[in-house]
Amino acid sequence: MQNKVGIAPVSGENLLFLTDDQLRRGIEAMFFAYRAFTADPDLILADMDYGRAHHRALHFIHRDPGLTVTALLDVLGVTKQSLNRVLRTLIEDGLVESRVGHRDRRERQLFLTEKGAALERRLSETQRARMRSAYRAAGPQAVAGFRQVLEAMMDRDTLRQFKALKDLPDPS
Amino acid sequence: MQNKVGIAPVSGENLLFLTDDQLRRGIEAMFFAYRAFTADPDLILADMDYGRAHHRALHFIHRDPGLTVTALLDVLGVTKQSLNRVLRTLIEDGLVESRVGHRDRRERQLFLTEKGAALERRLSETQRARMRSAYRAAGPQAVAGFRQVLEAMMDRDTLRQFKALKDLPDPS
DNA sequence: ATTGGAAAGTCAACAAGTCTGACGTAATAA
DNA sequence: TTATTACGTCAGACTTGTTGACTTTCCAAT
Repeated sequence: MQNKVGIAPVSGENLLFLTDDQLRRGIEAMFFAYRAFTADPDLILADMDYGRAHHRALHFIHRDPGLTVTALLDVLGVTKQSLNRVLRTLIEDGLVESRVGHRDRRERQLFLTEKGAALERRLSETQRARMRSAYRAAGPQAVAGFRQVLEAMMDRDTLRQFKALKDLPDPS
Repeated sequence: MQNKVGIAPVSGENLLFLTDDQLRRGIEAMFFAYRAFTADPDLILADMDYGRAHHRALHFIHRDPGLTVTALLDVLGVTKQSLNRVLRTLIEDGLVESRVGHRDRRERQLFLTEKGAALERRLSETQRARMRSAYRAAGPQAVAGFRQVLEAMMDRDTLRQFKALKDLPDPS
């Protein structure tokens, strides 16, 4: 199990980045960075009886208006019961609108109201600001590497989902 | 708020990576990657009535044997009541040992038992395997960028904590 | 040596967010 | 007509987090 110099050292290549120590540092970096990454929205959400789940729903409804409940379920990877509770409060509070599907009337299509869009913007702005500052500090090459590693960490299905996300309809 | 080409474009530099779209892609990549990142340990933990909190405690006790409860509290960023519940079950189940501090006898110093170390290894092996495969797929330069961006995302205090983590006493 | 305060542990209550399982309704598909 | 799908809901459970209040232990400063 011990592996100071990486597995299967190849010719003269530098594999120091594959030592268990380096891998552990990466794991810890993910833990700390993710905590920071969610900290700003969490602060805002706490003030209004919402949680991360609400943020995630708002995010994906924003990025793909009119998506169905099932589609949202898929991308979030939670049960419908769990999502439903979140969705119900968002609809009750007038942040999300649920319309009967025009193609298939069993489906519900989800949209942000103006109020919902405003909160989404407010939440994502803090997160984008952090990301922007991190990206700027690290530079384009580092950003490319960052994205490469993150994608390589995803499961096949998750990666497929991630790549299938459409481009945003409106820039913001 | 709209920002298609990045803020403060500097001379001929390529700032495409700072568009709001790119930032959003980064945010989503973090979300999906983190989910994948925790998926493997979560599966193991679910089988034994433990959760992520137990994993995190085991991880940091492993990496710094003999650390005090307060130190662990600090690095985890939770309340002592929350940690205490987790710690109590780990101690009851014989995975963690709590010894009275030798310097300050109010403190409790935490150690993994052999059983605890075994579980920690099992959990972290899955995570390291994923990380290793991602690192290998992306290459050393990408890994450097990954780490740079993650560190740039942390708050000042978190970054300080992260950098203050000692090197592992035993390699594994 | 006494006292003040810090460190740790404990108890209780609560909330968010997740899960499973079961059931009902409406609409589509076979 | 029947089976299946999409959605919503109710009930019950668990983990993880929170606050608040209280006790015990022990160090350190007066």
